[in-house]
Amino acid sequence: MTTVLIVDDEPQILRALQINLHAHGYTVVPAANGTTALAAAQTHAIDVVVLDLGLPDMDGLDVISGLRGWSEVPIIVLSARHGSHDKVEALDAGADDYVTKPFGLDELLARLRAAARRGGSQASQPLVTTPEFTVDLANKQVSRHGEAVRLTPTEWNVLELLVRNPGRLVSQAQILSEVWGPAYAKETHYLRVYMAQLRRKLEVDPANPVHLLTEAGMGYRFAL
Amino acid sequence: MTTVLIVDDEPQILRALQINLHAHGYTVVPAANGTTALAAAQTHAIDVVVLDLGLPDMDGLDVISGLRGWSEVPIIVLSARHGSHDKVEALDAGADDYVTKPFGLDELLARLRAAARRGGSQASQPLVTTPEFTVDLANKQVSRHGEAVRLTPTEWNVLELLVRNPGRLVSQAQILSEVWGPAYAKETHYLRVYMAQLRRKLEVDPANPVHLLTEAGMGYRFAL
DNA sequence: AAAACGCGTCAAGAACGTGTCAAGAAACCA
DNA sequence: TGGTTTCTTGACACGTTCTTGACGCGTTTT
Repeated sequence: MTTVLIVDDEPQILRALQINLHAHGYTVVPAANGTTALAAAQTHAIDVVVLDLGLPDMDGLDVISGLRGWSEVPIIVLSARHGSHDKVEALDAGADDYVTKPFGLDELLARLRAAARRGGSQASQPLVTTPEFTVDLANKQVSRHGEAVRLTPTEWNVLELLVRNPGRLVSQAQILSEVWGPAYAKETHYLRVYMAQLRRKLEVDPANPVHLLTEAGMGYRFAL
Repeated sequence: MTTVLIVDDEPQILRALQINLHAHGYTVVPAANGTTALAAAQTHAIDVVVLDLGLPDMDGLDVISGLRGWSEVPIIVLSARHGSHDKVEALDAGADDYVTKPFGLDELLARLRAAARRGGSQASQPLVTTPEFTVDLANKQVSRHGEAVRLTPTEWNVLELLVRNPGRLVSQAQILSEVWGPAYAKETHYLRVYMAQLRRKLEVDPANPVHLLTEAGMGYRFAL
């Protein structure tokens, strides 16, 4: 999941970008001025910044240098000015890209992808950790005390579904239909067998699970 | 000293850029077509690539993906086309920036500085080494105990895909569709044959692989 | 209090996936 | 064109995973 910080003083543009980027799978953190932008960049794990230079409280260039003071997050500058001088200044201040308005959404999305790709190396990994074991969603790997744990495909599918909904109750029917297919929604026996196997591989005391919990008659829950 | 590879089929533009960039302290490597560009990128230590998409011998996009196959060097695309679709394609192919002609020299210089700033830090070698063998992504060569290992094209493609995702589980379907094409996504037998060949050539004990691992029912994983 | 139900556990056969060898077909190169 | 390399395909043994049934235990319902 990529998190984008959008800085723009025009509420309608902010809203429009927010909606569109969210629709394309990005997590969006909005900011209407430079001060909140800099604050948000410190409190959130930002992967890319989209920055409109025309801000009410401070010069956009100062926002760039403010960010560059401590972060190497990719910055895409939006601006209505076509002047070459403005581009030079923004890029030299530390921006990574410069897009002039009006721009097509697909172009912005492409530049976002390019920027996120670059910064991607440092971005947060889809890792879920508990005191006992770690689930690496991207690499499909589970480790316990540093050692890799072998899971069968079905075991993995069940675990992944639960881990992707941490703390949430997942009904048996939902697990069964997502892992085995809708036709198997009532084969609750499968679940018992596989939950037992997962617990045997992951829990310290399989008979008294701490993370893979049963809610009798309802479903299962993954607790951190 | 920053070295820039300039790819443009128009001799006068090539000359003009060469002179101007040199005047600004850059070392310039010129190339008039895609083939020489890709060759030059391997023989010279390039810091930034400036690429005109309109080339006589091959599609500019193929030049981008050709470079991206082994290098993360920043690529700035020059193009006469303003169409948003072209920008999206170039950026998604792996370009870092897109400048439409006509452009001011100072803007190009600023984008060059921004690109060089980014690329400067990494200087990652396209070499992957394990205690047993070494994979040279750039030169498409594998050596074992200092001796070159002969791989067939398909063997190489499979190995490359795995090595580019170290530690990550790559599904059989993904390998098959990337190497043989989407239509072959279910021809898992191919994979078994080729994994066996790779292991025979690279593993100490092919029957007990250490680096080219099988995750039954899920896919394969390259471990360092 | 007994029965019914849901859950966890174990074990075994069936079904499926994998490794290996080998040979014919196709592609490539000189 | 001939010779070589590479790809595709088949057969079989082996290992893993899935499915299924049986049983014990605890909780809830009758």
